[in-house]
Amino acid sequence: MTDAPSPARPRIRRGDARPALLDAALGVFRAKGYGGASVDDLCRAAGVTKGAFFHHFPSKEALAIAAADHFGRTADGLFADAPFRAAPRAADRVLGYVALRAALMQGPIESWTCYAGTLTQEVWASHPAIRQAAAAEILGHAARLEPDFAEALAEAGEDPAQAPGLSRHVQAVLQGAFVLAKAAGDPAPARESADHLLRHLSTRLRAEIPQIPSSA
Amino acid sequence: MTDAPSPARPRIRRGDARPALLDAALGVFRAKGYGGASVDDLCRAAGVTKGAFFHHFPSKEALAIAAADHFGRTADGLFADAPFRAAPRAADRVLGYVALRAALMQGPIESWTCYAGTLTQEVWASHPAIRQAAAAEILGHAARLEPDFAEALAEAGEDPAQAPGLSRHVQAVLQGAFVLAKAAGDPAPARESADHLLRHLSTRLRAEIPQIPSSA
DNA sequence: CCATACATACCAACCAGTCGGTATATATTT
DNA sequence: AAATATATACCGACTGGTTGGTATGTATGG
Repeated sequence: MTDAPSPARPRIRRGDARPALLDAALGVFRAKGYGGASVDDLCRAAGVTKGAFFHHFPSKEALAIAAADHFGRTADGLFADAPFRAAPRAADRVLGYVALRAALMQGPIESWTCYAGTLTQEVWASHPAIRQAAAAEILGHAARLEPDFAEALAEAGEDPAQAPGLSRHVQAVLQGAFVLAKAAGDPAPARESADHLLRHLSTRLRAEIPQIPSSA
Repeated sequence: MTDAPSPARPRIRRGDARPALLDAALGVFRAKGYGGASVDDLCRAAGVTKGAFFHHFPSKEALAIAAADHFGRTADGLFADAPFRAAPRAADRVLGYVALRAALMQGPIESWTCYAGTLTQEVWASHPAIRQAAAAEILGHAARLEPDFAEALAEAGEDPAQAPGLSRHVQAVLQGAFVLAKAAGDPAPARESADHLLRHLSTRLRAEIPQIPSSA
């Protein structure tokens, strides 16, 4: 409720305002919510003035939407070349993905929870454009995991047509884990849920539960 | 973004303002978020004037907190005497609970999603008192299911000490299902996730998946 | 007649967004 | 290489409207 009374002096170099605002948006919106974050909050966090803000984005909503894309690219980049991707068996790649997500659940909550899920939860009815952008990220991310799920289901003798649904379910469990972590003020219940998810997947895909890698 | 321009004329009887506000808070906060819902929005939805609002609640935050308790009582009442509670085997009560929650996933999204989860997601960092009240509801609800989980785990030959964690996990999956439903603008992915959860639980507790009851 | 339960008018703070102006980079001309 | 022109990137005071909350008046039931 109380904020740092720091001034809004620009602290970043000319040309860096846009990326600075996109980065700041991820942290500020996740911590304060969309409605609770003011444009001045965002400018302060980015080290940018209001003039720079509205030079690059026509509205607060537009920043929130652009930040969803920024979040998606950042997150997908994180998983695209992670070590688990090299596993020969699809089931191991799937389990490796979940294990990595569990390993990331540490440190400040707003740094590892989902920007898209947080925003959707709040503004799905009042800001359809934000909802749409966030949904595209979440469902797009899930879709990118589908091939591995389909292959893993086939390996286990199950119907690969279940891949889209199973892939979405994994995202749902992760989103729910974030909610519990925020409620409890502690990542423990989130990691716990990820463990249950690993167990479920290992049964369905007949694979071994991997070690949870340490740190990020 | 646009609202009904209806006036704020009181439409409810003297003495009913407080419950009307509590009920309205559940719908309005879930639809617009905490920051996005104004006190005037809440008064309008409750059919009450601002004077009545601040007569009963010292602040918007106080209403949000009181509404968390109201939500918890309403929800718990719904499950306390549902038919599935009569099942002799604990595993069937657990599965019956999840099946009922799946069955409730229909109609307007703000009527069956979780008030506590929605609020926590948004204000966990900026309004600690709301976070605390919401966490108490979610974790309290989970705790109330623990005895059935413990018994069901024991029946299945597993360690009953896992009951608290498994019970929290079920809540996490439901919370995540709500997020996906809001993102997709459709209850389908939420029901899908509930199905996966039923499957997981039936494996772990060695029980049959029940029919999903129809309607609420 | 008095406490409770409102109703209405009002206010200071804050908010998203605007706008006139400036600083810097780049292109073009001389 | 200097001078000029033009576009881009910013700056920050300002504004109209909204917000959460208050102050004061009135009705109603006991």
